[in-house]
Amino acid sequence: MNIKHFLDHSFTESLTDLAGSDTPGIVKQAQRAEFGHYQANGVMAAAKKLKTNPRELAQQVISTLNPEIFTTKIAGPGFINIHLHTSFIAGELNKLHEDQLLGVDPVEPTKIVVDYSAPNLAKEMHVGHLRSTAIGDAIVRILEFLGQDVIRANHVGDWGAQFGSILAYMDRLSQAGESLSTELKDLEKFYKAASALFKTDDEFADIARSYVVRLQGGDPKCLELWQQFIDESIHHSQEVYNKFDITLTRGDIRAESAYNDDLPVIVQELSEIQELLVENEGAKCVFFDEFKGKDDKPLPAIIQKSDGGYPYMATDLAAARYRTRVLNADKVLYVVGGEQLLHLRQVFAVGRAAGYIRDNQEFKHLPFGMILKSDGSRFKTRDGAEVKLIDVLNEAIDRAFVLVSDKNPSLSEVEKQEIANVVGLGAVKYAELSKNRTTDYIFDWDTMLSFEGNTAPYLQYAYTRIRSIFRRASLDSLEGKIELAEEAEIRLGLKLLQFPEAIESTLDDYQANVMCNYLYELSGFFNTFYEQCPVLNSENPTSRLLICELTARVLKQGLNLLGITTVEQM
RNA sequence: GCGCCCGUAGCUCAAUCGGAUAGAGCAUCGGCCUUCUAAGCCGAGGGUUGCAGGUUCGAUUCCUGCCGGGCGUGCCA
Repeated sequence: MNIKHFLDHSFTESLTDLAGSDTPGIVKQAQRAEFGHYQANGVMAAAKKLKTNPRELAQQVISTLNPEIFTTKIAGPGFINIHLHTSFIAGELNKLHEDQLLGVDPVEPTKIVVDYSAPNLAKEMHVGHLRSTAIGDAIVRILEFLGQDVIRANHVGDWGAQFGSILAYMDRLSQAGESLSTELKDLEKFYKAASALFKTDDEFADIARSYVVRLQGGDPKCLELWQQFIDESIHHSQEVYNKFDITLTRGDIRAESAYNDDLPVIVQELSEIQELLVENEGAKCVFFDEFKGKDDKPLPAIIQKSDGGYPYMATDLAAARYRTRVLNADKVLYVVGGEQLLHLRQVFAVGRAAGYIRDNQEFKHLPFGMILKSDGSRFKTRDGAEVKLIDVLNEAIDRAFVLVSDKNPSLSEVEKQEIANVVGLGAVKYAELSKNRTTDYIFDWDTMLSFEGNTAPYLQYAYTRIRSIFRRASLDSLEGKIELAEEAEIRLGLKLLQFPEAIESTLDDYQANVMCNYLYELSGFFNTFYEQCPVLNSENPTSRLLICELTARVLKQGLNLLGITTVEQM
C-alpha cells in the first residue's frame, strides 16, 4: 500500500467536496518529526480560492474524515499534520511480510525502450560512459520491478569516418605480420596509435580516407576487417558490463550500422512529405521555425550531407522509426548527455512531422551533466585523454580489498576478494547514481572510491549488521507479529512502508538519487535503531527480528534496483 | 548575439515540482567499543541559497533584470 496515495486521496476528496471543484490535498511526508508523519498542504490554497479562513476550512476537512488510522492537528497558517497510529504502522508492516513486492503495486505493463550506455566501439569505455550506463541500468531495473515491458537499447557507435584509420592500421599491421588479436587487446592504445598515424602520416591518412569510402561502399575485405574489430570491441565492452554488473548483453545491441539500409529510405520518405525536406547548399535539410542558429538564421536538421553521407540525425531518425514501427514502443527514454539537447529536440520534431513518432507515444530525453576534472575543466572526449572505465573499477576493488583486509583480517582470501568486489563496485555505482542526474560533476578518485558516509558501503554495511544478527540468532523459522514501542523502531517501521513512495518519486523524473536518498535514510534509521534497540536481548526478540528481516529485504531490493549487490559480512 | 542548463556551509551534494526553523556527507572539534560488526552512533561549530527587484499568507523553488560559469548554435558523434 502506498500510504501517501491513500492519504492524498482522502484529503483531496474531502477538499473537493467542500470546495465544489477539483482541489488537491497535497499530502506529503512531513519534513520534521514535530509535524507528524505526513502533512496536508492543500487547505491554504483552497481557502484562498473560497475566500475563507484556512484554519476553519482545515477544521471542516478534518471533521469529514473518518480517521481510524491517524490523528490530525491543525498547525500554522493551515497545515494539517497527520500522525499515523503506531498500531496501523505495525499492522501494515505485518502485511508487508507476505508481500513479494514490498508494498509496491504492479503496473499494467507498457512497452518502454530505454536507450543507454551506447559506447563508441572505436575506443574502450571510459568514465564518460559511467553516467549513461549506470543511470540507464538503474531505470531499467526499476521499471522491470514494477512489471513494465522494457527493451534495452544499446545504440553503439560502430560506423563512420573514425573507422577509416582503424581499418587502415589493421591492414598495415596484418601485412607486417603482426597478430591482430594481440594488438587489439588494448583498444585504447590501438586507437591512439591509429589516430596518431592519421595526423602525422599523409600517405596513411589518404589510405584511411579511402577505407571509409570502401567500407561504406560495402567492400568485402573492409567489411571483414571491420567485423573483426567490432567483435573485439563488443567483447571488451561486454567484459566491462559483466564486471560492473550491468544487465546489458550482446542481444541488446542495435548498432548504428544496423540502420544503414534505412537511411536512403528516410530521405525518400521525408521528401514525399510536402515541403518538409529541402535542399540547401547541397545538403538535404528539414527546417523548423523553432530552431534558430547563429544570427537568428534558421537552423536545419541535416538528413543527408552534401557529399551524400548521412549524419547521426538520419541514424537517430531511423532508430526512432524502428522503435515505433517494429518495436511498437509506448515510451522511449534517451539517457544521453545534456549537450545533445538540441539534437534530440530536432530528432523528436522531425520524427513527429514524419510520423516516425506518433501522438500517443512519449519520446523523452533524460539528460545528464558532464564529468569534469578537479580543476573544473571538462574530460575530453576527442582524443583519448580519458580514464578507462575498467581501470576505475579495478582501482575501486583494490582499495576495497585493502580496507576489508584491515577491518576483517580473519576472513579468507576468497571471502575478502568477494567483499572487495561488491563493495568497490557498489561504491563507484552509488557515487554515480546518488547525484542529481542533470548537473555536471567532478571526477575525483577519492570521492568516488570513498567508503564512508553517504556511500554504497554504508548501506551494504547496515545489511551485514542485520545478517550478523541472524547468524547469531540461528533460527529455523520466524513466526510472530511486529509490535512497535520505541521511537526508533516506529521511525524505521514507517520508513520501510515508504518504499513504494520512494520508487514512485524516483520514476517521477527518473532520478536515481531519490532512491539513493531513501536507502541512505533507511540505513540511518536502522543504525539508530541498532544502537538504541537491542534485538536478541530484548523482551520481544521476535518482533525486532521481524523488523530486521524487513529492513534487510528492503535494503537488498533497493540496492538491487540500483544495480548494487550485498554481502553477508564485510 | 541567440537558445538551454547551472550558481545553496571550506569541499562534494540534498531539499519529495510554492510550505513551517534550508538538510546530509567529507573536513574540523568533543563524546561512545566488557551487550547483536566502530565502514557505526551521539553532539558542536559552520548559510544574506550569486546580486537586486517582483508575484503572495509563504520563494532555494515561479517572473524580470544584472553578475559569474557551462553547454549548444548547418554538413563530427
